[in-house]
Amino acid sequence: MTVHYNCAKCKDRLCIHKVPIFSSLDSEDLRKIMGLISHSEYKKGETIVFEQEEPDSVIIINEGSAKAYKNTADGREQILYVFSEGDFFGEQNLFTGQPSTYTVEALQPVKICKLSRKQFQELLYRFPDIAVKIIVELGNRMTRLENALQSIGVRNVDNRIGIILLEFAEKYGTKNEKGTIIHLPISREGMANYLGVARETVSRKLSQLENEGIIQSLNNKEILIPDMDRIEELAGV
Amino acid sequence: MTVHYNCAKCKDRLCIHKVPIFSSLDSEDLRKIMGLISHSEYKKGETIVFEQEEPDSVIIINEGSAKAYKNTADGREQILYVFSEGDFFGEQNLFTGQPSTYTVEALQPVKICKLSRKQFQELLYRFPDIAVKIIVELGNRMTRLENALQSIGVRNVDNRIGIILLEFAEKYGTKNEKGTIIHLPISREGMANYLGVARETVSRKLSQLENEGIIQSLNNKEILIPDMDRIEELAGV
DNA sequence: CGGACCATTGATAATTGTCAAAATTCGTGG
DNA sequence: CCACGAATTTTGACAATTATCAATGGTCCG
Repeated sequence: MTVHYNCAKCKDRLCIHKVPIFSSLDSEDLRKIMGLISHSEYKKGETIVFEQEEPDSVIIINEGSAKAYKNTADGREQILYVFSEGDFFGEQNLFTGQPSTYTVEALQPVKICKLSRKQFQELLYRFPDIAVKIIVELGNRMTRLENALQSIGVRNVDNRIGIILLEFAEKYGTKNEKGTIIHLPISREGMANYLGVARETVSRKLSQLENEGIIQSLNNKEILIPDMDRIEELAGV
Repeated sequence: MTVHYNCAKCKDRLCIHKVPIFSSLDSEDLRKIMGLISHSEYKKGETIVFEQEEPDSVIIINEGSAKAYKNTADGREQILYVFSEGDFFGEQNLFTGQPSTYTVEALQPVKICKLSRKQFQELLYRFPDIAVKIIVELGNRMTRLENALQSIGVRNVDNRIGIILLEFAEKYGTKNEKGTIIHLPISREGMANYLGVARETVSRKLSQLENEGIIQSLNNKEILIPDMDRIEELAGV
């Protein structure tokens, strides 16, 4: 992990510009906040926050993506979130003082911005709008969790595969004339841990979908979806 | 559903006293807020909020309990929360303006307190502490959801049964000399929908646990647990 | 006491997990 | 740019678990 203070590179790509919770502030205020922020970089596979650790700052992802997971009783890891550019975490611990409930690990080289507890709390007092923004963002994240819980509770694994493909298509998809290409942020094993099924089951289901012409595997990290409607059908929407 | 305004009964059992988000207010302020609140009652099985409906108020459970669930693609219901005395919901929709993401249905006769959108927002401006309290409470609920996601992702159903028993023991358990008695808020089918398994599987697993002497079924709604340690072992803690 | 509802049990089918081996992909260094 | 080895993914065979269907047994109320 590498730490930069007032990293010059970030001056033109203000990380806080990307964060919805700061969106109500004007450029002047943003510039002031910028001075408070410290930057770090992590290599792929490095851990940003450990479960049970007490983080003392809010962390905003500026570049790259990271997975948040918990270890289950049977020794696997259950992925809770895949954070990418603009997502933040650690805010909960600042209020409750409780240790992190999950581990966050870089899936790619990751650049983050850090705001300390004290600075963050000052911001909340100075800009009350931010608190409301946070409530909204937490609400959104809860909705996502509720959906995940719903889909993982669906016994039909085919549906779940469809749901995860829809989610990733929206977050990591690009469209071209042949359809939508999903740039998967996680491996097959990661998908399995996200879905709560075995690695091999994911392989089999994806192969099956490929045979049916619903998807086309370009390489391990890219999937082409010619017709998104068929995925929605699969997901049971 | 029956509506009371300024219901006399509640005067001595102020529902808002039970709600953590109002805990920073003094009696004087609470009394003022009381005037803003309307009360309703629901019979068992009645729906308090429908999925897709746009609720215009925060609802606080004053007595009884309720389940929040979504209908899954394969026609089952996935229970997300079991709300009981002091829990609140509907706050998210007030900020985002989005329809409810789940249905809430009374599991028993339920008494609720209602605070309209406008009144709630006024409160937030007047008592900024409440916003922080809400962030904390949402954080707690997220942690619960994350745990649920983790446990439902555990492939081992025995573990999951253990986890749900621990959760209910904490929330709905009473202790006596023989051990802990859990007063189940939901039926076997409810437990199945909470766990994402078939009704019959819950029955079988519970029977198995009874044969092993780990639990003792007193009646359909009460389970005696002589030794909680064995449940924790089951849950894989 | 009777009926409606809920829970249990049994038998069987379907699904998924596990283990082992083969195939593919990826990254690195020549 | 290619080749090699490591890592990941896919596939196959089989075992284990759970869902489903059907029937029986209980329990709670009026």
